[in-house]
Amino acid sequence: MDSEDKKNGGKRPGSGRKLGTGTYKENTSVIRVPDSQKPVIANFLEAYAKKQRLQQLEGQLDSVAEFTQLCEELDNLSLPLYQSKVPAGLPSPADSDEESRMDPNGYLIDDPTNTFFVTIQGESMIEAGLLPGDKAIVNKRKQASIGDIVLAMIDGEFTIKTLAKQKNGDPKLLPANSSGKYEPILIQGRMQFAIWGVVTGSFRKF
Amino acid sequence: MDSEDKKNGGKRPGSGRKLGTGTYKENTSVIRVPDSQKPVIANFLEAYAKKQRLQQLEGQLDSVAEFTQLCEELDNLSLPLYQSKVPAGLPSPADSDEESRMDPNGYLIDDPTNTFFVTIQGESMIEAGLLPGDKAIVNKRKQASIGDIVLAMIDGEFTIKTLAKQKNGDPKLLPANSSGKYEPILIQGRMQFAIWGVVTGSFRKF
DNA sequence: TCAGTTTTTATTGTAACAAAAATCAGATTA
DNA sequence: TAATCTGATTTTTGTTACAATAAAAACTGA
Repeated sequence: MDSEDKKNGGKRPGSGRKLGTGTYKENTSVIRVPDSQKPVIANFLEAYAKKQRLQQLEGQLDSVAEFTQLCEELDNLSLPLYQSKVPAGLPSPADSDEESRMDPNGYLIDDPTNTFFVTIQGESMIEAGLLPGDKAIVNKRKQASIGDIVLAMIDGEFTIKTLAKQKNGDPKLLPANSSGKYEPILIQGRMQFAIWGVVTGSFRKF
Repeated sequence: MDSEDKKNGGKRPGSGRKLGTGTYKENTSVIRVPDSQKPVIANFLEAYAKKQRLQQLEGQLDSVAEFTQLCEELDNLSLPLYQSKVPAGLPSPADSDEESRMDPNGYLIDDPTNTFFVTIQGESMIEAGLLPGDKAIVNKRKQASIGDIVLAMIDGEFTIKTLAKQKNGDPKLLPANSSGKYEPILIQGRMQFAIWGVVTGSFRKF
C-alpha cells in the first residue's frame, strides 16, 4: 500500500514552463506605486499585455507596412485607455480680426483631435530641420510610411527618426545627421518597439 | 557608571514620522510590471508626485513670491510630459488642468499686429534650421540686435540672414550654411539696405 | 497512439524586511 | 530661554522571499 505505490518517478530533463510565457513575454519586477494610480497603471499594463500578445500571434514581421498597420490596430484596441486624456494641444479658434492673414494653427494642424506636440531633444534630426527645442507636430492616427519622420518608442524611450526598412523587412530608424554621432537603430525582435505617430510638421521660437 | 547612565529612555508617545509624508502623500503598494515599461511608469509617477507635492504647497502659501514661483512650476509641469517621455498611453496626471494645453499661435506670435510670414527660399540658412519652404515668422516692430536672424532688403531683394557687424561697424549678413555656397554679405555705403523685421520663429509642414 | 498523472520550471501577487527618512521628546548647551 | 543634540519612534520605500498558480514535457498504462 506504500512501497509499491510509486508510479511515475524519475527525472524530467527539459520539462517545465518555458521562458517568455508570461503576460508580458518578458521579465517583470516589482515596484511600489500610489494606490490611487493603481487602476490607471493597471489599465496601461493591460493594453500593453494585449499588444504583446498580438505581436506574438502575428509572428515574424515581414514588412513595415504590415507592422505599422498592426500598430494602428493595437492603438485602436487600447484607445479607451487614453481616449479622455490625450495630451493634445488643441488649437483654440483663431481670433481672426485679420482674415487675410495666414493662420499657423490651421496650416499646421489638420486633425486636432489626434495631434499633439513633442519637444525635440538632441541633434539627431538636425538635417531634417529639427533642432533641439523645436516642437514637432505629431499625428497619432496617420499611417506611417517608409520615409516618414515618426515618433517611436523603443524599450520605453521615445525617439524621433526617419522610418526605413531593413533588408529582412524589419523596420529601422534613421537619424538625419551626417556627423556620425548618431547610428541607425535596427529594430530587432527582442526590442520593445512601437510607432506612436507621424511627424507632420514643426515649429520653433527663436 | 551604569544605573545613572540612562539619558533618553522611555516611551515617546506621539513621536515618529507623520502619516502622508511620503512621495505621493498617500498609501502605496507594490505591483509587478514588465521591465521594459518601468521607465514609462516611473516617469508617469514622477509627474504625479510633482503634482501632489505642488498641491500640498498650494495650501500653505504665504507670500506673493512663492505664489508666482509656484505658477511657473505648474506651467512647466505640463511640458515634461511632451518633452521626451509619455505623449500618450499613460494619461498625464499633471495635465488634468485643461488650460495647460499648448496653442501654436499663441506660442509663436506675441504681437499679431506687427507679425507676418515669409516663405524661405534657398538653403542659405539651413544650419539655423530654416529649410526651403519653411515659413519664417517676422516681427517688423522688434528692434534687431547683433546675432538676430533678420529679414533684410538689399538693393530691392529680400533675404533672411543673421545680422552681424563688420570691423568698421557697418552691418553684415551671415548665411548659416558651411558648404561655402553662400558668402557673407558686407553692407557698403552705396548699397540700398534696410531691415524689415526680426525672425522670431518658424514653422513647416512635412 | 492516447489520455491521465507526475515532475519540473516560470510566473505572479503578496508578505516580510531592512534601510532610510521624518518627526518628536527629553537632555544638553549657548 | 532658546537653540541644538541625541536617541526613540514611526512611516516610507525598494527589494527579497515565498507560496500558489500556470504551463510544458516526461512518464505510465492501456
